[in-house]
Amino acid sequence: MHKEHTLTKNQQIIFDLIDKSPEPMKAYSILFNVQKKGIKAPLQVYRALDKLVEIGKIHKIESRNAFIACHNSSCRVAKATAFSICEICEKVTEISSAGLSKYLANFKDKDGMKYSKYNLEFFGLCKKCR
Amino acid sequence: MHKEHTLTKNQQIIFDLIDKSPEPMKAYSILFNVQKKGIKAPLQVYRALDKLVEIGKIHKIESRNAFIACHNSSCRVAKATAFSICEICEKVTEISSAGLSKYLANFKDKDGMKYSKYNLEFFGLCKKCR
DNA sequence: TTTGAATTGTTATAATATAACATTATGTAA
DNA sequence: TTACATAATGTTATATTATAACAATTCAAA
Ligand SMILES: [Zn+2]
Ligand SMILES: [Zn+2]
Ligand SMILES: [Zn+2]
Ligand SMILES: [Zn+2]
Repeated sequence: MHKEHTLTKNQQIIFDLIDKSPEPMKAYSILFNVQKKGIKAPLQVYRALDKLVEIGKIHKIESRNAFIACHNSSCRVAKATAFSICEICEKVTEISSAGLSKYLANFKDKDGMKYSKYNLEFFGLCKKCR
Repeated sequence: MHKEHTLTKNQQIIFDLIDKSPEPMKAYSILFNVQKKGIKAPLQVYRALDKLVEIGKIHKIESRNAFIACHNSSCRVAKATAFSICEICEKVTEISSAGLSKYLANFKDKDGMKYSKYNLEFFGLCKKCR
């Protein structure tokens, strides 16, 4: 079990926004949305994002430069993440599959090396877009 | 079997540079290196990169915004890629593991959906950095 | 040989992210 | 409580990554 982080004001504002969003949010879209709450500069957003990623409350979707709230209690610390991304509507879903996590955590490369951190992004079409 | 693409001049110049590089290259570093060959603008670089990615001659390392030549003949068309990335020296290695490819290609999410395209980035320390 | 698609060249600009530094808040230990 | 260290904030400027728009050229297929 790990320490629960108390979010600071900026972190909480930005986390709430991302958490409510049905889709991943980009940094400058976040900035636009929190300006009325007094967060005026990109750095304020990026600093909160960095911290939120670090403590596992959100994840960055690398191929989209966007951020999504974590909805998988098992990946908080591990930073071992997997997502499916619809190439048409851009819907992103965090995958929580014990089998997949186990397979990847135990995967050894040809030097026999294991990796506890990974990021996997699957691309395809979601149900609605097929 | 798929059609071999004949690279255009810009594509060839940029591919050769990336292919010779021992590490992933970033777009503006590429630009700097090919200016003596007459490629002067970012767009010329990005267009070549887009095409090279599309035909599978290079891959983009999403978490680093950098590009690496493909050294895995089996992933040219599939766009199903996996890499290991050293968090200290930033060395990147393309993983060619039939087992891993097979596992991921056959992975079904909880809706039973399969994905033929994916990108997986493992993070850890390489041999030298351990 | 024409014609359409792809590529190139060029300028400008958009989008994403960090540097640097001063200030303020927060937690912890004497 | 006070003092110190650490983390977070505010602010301006700038660096880095990537695309828009449009004209000109190349190149291969009909
Ligand atoms: Zn998660
Ligand atoms: Zn969709
Ligand atoms: Zn490859
Ligand atoms: Zn290393």
